[in-house]
Amino acid sequence: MSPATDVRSRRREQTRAEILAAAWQLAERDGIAGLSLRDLAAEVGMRAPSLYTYFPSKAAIYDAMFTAGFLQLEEATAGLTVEPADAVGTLAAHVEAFVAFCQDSVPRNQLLFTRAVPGWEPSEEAYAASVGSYARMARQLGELGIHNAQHLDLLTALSAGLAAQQLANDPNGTRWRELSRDAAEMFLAHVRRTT
Amino acid sequence: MSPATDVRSRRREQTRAEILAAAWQLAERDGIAGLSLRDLAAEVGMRAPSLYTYFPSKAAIYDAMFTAGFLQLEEATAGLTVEPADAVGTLAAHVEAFVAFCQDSVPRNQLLFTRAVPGWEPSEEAYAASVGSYARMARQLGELGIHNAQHLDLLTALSAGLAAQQLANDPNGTRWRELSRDAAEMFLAHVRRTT
DNA sequence: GTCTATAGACGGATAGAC
DNA sequence: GTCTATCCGTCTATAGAC
Repeated sequence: MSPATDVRSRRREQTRAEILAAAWQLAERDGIAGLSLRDLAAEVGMRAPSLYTYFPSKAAIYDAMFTAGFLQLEEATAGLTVEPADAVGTLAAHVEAFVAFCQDSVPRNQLLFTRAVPGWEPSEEAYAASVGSYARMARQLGELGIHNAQHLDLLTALSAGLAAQQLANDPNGTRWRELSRDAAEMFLAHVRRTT
Repeated sequence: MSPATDVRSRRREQTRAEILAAAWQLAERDGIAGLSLRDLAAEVGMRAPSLYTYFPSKAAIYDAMFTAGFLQLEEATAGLTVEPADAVGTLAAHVEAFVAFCQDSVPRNQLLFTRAVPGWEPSEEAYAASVGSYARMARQLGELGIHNAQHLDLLTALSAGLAAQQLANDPNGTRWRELSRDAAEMFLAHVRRTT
């Protein structure tokens, strides 16, 4: 690859990132399903057809946002440690981080965890990002001694439910998020009782 | 009111019900946000403008569906008894009924519990139906000795989460729904421990 | 009460000039 | 790589004839 090509692809990647950033911003305003290519192009100082230089379709833009969203979830929980000696504290911190992550961006939450975009679903490659995210969570719970599949399912339901209620009924508050520690205690007591 | 007027308003009500039934059917196919007045009219053998004889706007149709949806939730749980002597069984049955209700119709679930329709939210009158539904649930939990607001919030999160996971990851199965009894036991043990 | 016709807007995507 | 112009489709809603 010649240096010129290298520079060109770097610029291209930068513009793609700029478009995606603008897409998140517009999705915040209009909802993830309300994103339009005309508005998106205007936001980055282009006309709609020029976007097709960077993405082959609107679906490809959603795909890129989907993948980026799960990367952000990785980052949001990467700093948290797993301490088997303090299972409740560890779990509470992870649940609260998850609820906070969902609350942090309504459209991202819609894109990653609901089927809010009519006629679109993640491509296989994009979907792989979400599978990897789940596998990592399962591994961390394994370090806390939780291996039962039903227990895992119960915990995902609990986390998803706290986030859903927080977003639906108190989007800017902490009413459900602050129940994270209670939820962790409740869940771990159940695990101890039924293992 | 003359007999003729009576007959006329009866027919009108019947046609309205027919339109709503067709609306649910189409929403099942195209998603709640994908409902279009053209298709809806065609489904009942009309053209789109004729619908305006029965509903003043598309939003009014969503409103009527929203209210009907909460009535259906009432009906789905009306047959269930509340037996303080068997709190776990009572709660398990109610949670499972709720998950089954959500699973029974994806678009109804979208309409009632998510903000899946861009630009629409329930009118105040319609919203009152959902408030009444929550109040009834709180009263029934009171009969089981559960009064703490945080406990109520934890239970709504748990129920909503089971339903969300069931719908998102196993829409035609029972993977999360069958955890209803576990969830009830887990929750009630927590209530006993923290009251 | 139902229709045709249409307003008026918005959407994704493509052709072809520059 | 970006543009203008445009295709072709979508939609809700209204006017006015019958």
